[in-house]
Amino acid sequence: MNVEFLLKESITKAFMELFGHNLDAEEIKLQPTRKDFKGSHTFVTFPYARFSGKSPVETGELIGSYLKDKSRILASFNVINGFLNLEINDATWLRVFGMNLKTNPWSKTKPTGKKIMVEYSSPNTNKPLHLGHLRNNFLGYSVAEILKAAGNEVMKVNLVNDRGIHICKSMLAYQKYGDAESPENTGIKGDHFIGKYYVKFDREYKKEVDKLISKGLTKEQASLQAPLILEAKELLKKWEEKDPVTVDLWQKMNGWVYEGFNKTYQDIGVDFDKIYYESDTYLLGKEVVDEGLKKGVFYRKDDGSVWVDLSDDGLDEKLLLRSDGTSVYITQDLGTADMKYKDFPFDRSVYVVGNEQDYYFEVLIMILKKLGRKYADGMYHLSYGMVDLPTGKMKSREGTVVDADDLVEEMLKTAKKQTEELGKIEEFNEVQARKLYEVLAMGALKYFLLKIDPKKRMLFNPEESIQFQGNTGPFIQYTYARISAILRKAAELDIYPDKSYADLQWALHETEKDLIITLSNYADKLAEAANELSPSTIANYEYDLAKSYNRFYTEVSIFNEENTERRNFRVSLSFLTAQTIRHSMKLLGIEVPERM
RNA sequence: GCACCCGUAGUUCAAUUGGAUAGAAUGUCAGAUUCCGGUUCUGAAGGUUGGGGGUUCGAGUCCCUUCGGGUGUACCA
Repeated sequence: MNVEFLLKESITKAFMELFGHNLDAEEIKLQPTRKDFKGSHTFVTFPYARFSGKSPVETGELIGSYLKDKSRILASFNVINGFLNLEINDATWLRVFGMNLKTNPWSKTKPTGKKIMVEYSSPNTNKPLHLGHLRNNFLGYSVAEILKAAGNEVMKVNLVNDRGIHICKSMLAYQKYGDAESPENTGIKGDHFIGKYYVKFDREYKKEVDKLISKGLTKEQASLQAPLILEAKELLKKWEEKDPVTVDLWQKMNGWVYEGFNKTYQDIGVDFDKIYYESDTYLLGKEVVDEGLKKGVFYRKDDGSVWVDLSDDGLDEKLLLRSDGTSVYITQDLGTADMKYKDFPFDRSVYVVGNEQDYYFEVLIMILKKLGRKYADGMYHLSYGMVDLPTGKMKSREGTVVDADDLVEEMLKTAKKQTEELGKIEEFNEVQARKLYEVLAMGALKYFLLKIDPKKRMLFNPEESIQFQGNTGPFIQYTYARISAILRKAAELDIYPDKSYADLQWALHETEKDLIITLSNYADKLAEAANELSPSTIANYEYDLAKSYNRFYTEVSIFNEENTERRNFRVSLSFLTAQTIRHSMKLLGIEVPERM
């Protein structure tokens, strides 16, 4: 049973019988009633006054009375200005709750039959992951889970940028200064180990450039002529020619990086159904360029370079192939797009990439459309904002980058400290305790990054992120653990949440009703989150739910309740709340503890 | 220069996509535990939604303008 559906149906009838106007149920919009007014659903009458021929207030009054007379689910109504507030009776809410208890709200989503590909993470193999990558990884993972829960078939992919001049820089630095060092004999995690050499290259390169400038060269000349950069370019050429020594070194070093990445991916709990490597895909796309030339979508300049002119669409000209015939980044991405579609014929393809690439994706999708790829209509750039620090932007040169592994470690320490202070898990063994710290640490971190609208730039305050009070992951986890304690006690008393409450009649406590209403909104919120690709919708919903439960918890007593049916109802209400918390947290990639 | 994005309590974020008196958290202050887990709950104070104009029954949201911040605009990836 769906309250909203019943209301809309009745409103449609009301318009027909009262005003002789045929209003489609889909044209009717209901919104949650503001807390200061009585009721749960509000019908705004302003837009419909022209159909009724009456003032908004009169329209509201007439429809309200009609509903009150004809509909069995309405307890009362009130009209304020053009707002018709509807209060549903308790019996109906109990029935709604009973049905939600029988079939969880989230299990009602039907398969859409749609295939959706979600690409996220997509790291470079020349340095370890940092805070910005974490936002990307958490977002990508969560969006994929939300889309799955909304009934789609989802494929998570990672396109690893494992080749190119930046990789050659670390390789060169390692060749020159690496001695026989390795992650094994230094004890440094593989990705950090490689990052060290990338930094080393940069430092030495700068020195050379400065020296050349002091000899009278301009900055541009110097940065193009420094011996190190020339060597790195040479190395890239050798790699592309498949020179065995170079390829061996490249494989060895990338192997180290992957070991490090896999550890981090495991720690932060993200995964992929398929990993693409740019070294496999970078040559794709040249055929696409030929195709575009034939179709007249692209054109070749005198020097041999290939371009596309998008100025009629408000964009610029874009280079697609260098004059020497080698590909640029977008060449590869055009080919990769085709390949991805071949591997998994998607209805939608989501790219989780920072908003500094907004223009790039606009261009990419437009080109594919011009080439007649119909799948391009389903391509979407999930553009997220940067993560700032209280000190400003993260700058690798100034050493203000927050390293992902360090941050995770820091969160673990805090979780441990806070848990020990609370002293609730003394009977835990070491493995259990460690697991709990991980659950809390990742809960805090993920929730902190996911509760904010992805599109918006956000500020990461390290001190606030480890807070466990207020709108945080651990606040919600705590609520879950607390309910778990209640359910354990209920089980001891042989109370199980397996009853339908359709026929029970009593006045609901205000906090009970609030909780039922919030719980019944979950399916809609899930659909909304999937539609907007927005984990923050889920996070904010969960916060409301946890708050609503905690209010209920302090207002009413469960086990001291004398009416046993009512007591059992409260246990059931707790149970469904816990289930909903667990299900929704999972969509954010967050686990919930039975004790903490 | 041009294009795009963002300006909301001291601070960090919401606001049902054009709806009511703009809500939470945090910080500050004042309260609540004979009771199921106090990482909880209740209350107070805090706002010209950067400024100005416009569109309409109604604007934080749409349009114009102005100020401030960010990003992009490579034969880089």
